Amino acid sequence: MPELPEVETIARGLAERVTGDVIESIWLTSKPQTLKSSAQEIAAATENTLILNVHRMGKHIIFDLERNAVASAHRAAKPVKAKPLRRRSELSETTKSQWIVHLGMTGRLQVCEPHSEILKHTHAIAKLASGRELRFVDPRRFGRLSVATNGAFETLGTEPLEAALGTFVALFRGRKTPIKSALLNQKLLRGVGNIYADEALFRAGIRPRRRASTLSREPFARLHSSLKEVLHEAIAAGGSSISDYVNSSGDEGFFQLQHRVYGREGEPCLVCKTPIKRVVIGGRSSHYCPKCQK
DNA sequence: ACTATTTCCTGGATGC
DNA sequence: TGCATCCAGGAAATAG
Repeated sequence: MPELPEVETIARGLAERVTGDVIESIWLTSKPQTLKSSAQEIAAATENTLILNVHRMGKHIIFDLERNAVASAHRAAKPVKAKPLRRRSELSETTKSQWIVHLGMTGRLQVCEPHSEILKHTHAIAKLASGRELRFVDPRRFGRLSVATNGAFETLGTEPLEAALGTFVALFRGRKTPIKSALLNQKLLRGVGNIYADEALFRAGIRPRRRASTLSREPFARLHSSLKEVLHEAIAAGGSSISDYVNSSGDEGFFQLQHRVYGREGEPCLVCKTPIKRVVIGGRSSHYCPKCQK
């Protein structure tokens, strides 16, 4: 289940592998729910574009695209002789757009050779000028594809790794919801999912059911630094491979080996040996140590 | 303006 | 073995 560290790992890997390549054409699924923008809109915004960069916003992967003379020339290549130089006005005509991919639970972006087997549940195939293909595969179909053409893609929420303490505390002020649920609310913080919410709360010594509004500045300060710490450590480890997560090269992350509470129900707390508890909060399983977390 | 609950979706695990 | 049932989860939609 890709959360911020997994999405960051994937985006970095993709940036390395496809930046500078050109999307020549794209095939899209007819499954309506997977496409947040229409197939026509996605094709129009992505075909014949140069990939300028790939980066992450919350749990979204953003491809920054540009359609310009370079992209068109790349595409025309081969047998045709070099065309006469375009006029300056034509050369300077560029259109920027963005392709936005949310992986949901089981979404994967793979860069592969065209002859490699097309996996079941493949919902998009972009043909690249390098000869490779960029494919979106998502069995459970919680993932979403969309494009942004007018200005930069916007999404709500604060980036947890960029939030100063004051900003962080202000997000939760007056909220009666459990702190666990607040951490998962993408309109407040973006990118935190179930694993890292549980891990950050454990490190901060806060029970997941505590109402956000009942926490004073001191526990918030601990939570603020714990969250950043766990996210940084997870990114360094290439993310957590639970179920079927792999990065864009098909490699597993290994932060799951460092989980202290997530998925450890009944196992001894690494600090005090008390069995880790699992409860359901807002429909999400939440793991904590009843002794270490207050 | 918030908060809580339901819905979407499939593969893997579990139970009889 | 085979079949039914449950469960995982992000975010949008719905209800309160």
